[in-house]
Amino acid sequence: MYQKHPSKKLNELFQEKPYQGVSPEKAKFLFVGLDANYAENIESQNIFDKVVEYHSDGVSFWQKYKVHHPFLLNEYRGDGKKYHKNFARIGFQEKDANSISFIEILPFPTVGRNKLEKSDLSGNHLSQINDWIMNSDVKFVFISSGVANLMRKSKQFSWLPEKPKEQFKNLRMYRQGENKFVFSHLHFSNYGKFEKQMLLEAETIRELIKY
DNA sequence: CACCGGCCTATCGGCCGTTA
DNA sequence: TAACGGCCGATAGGCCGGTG
Repeated sequence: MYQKHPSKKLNELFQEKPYQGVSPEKAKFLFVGLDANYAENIESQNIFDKVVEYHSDGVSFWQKYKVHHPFLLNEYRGDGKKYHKNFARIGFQEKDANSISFIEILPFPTVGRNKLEKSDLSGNHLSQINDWIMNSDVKFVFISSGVANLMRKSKQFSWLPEKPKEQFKNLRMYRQGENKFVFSHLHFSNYGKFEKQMLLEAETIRELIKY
């Protein structure tokens, strides 16, 4: 169950580009999330222009505003801030912008707390996701446990094992191909008890940049 | 009747928004 | 501004229905 975001404009942006950052076909790092959560009143916030700008060209946005996502701008208030704050701790820089892509299990924006279930997922979008992960030049894929659970329930990712197979430094790894690594990692909106592990994982992700 | 797998629920540590 | 409670993701254990 989920609640779709009421903003028509925001929905259009997602329909046009069902991803954030660089397009998945061009990416080296692919982060798979549950849903794109926005403050309900995003259209009336001052930074909405910048959100639109970000969705039309995430790479230029990063160069121009020196942050990878509009939620990191001081003016933004609402959900999703912690996620991107933690993501930023990996230490990606502007020069990396054209290698990083975010995709979501749900192909449209949402508000509030969502509890996604199998019936919320669209088969077409899932097979699109499968292509982006497996039939692409993407080198490093990151999947949190909640996302992986849903992916398994959908039965559309037969290559995804029940549990990570091995450890790669601080990251657990689901799958290692010739030129593709699929990692399990902690969701970026974690904190507290899991924060230490999340930082260790971030460290390992940072070390992957040079490959 | 024993076992297995899918699903649900409780629990935990801890952040953060609300309230006064 | 201090205290409280609602809520989060991760995890583990338990319930239930199907199967041999």
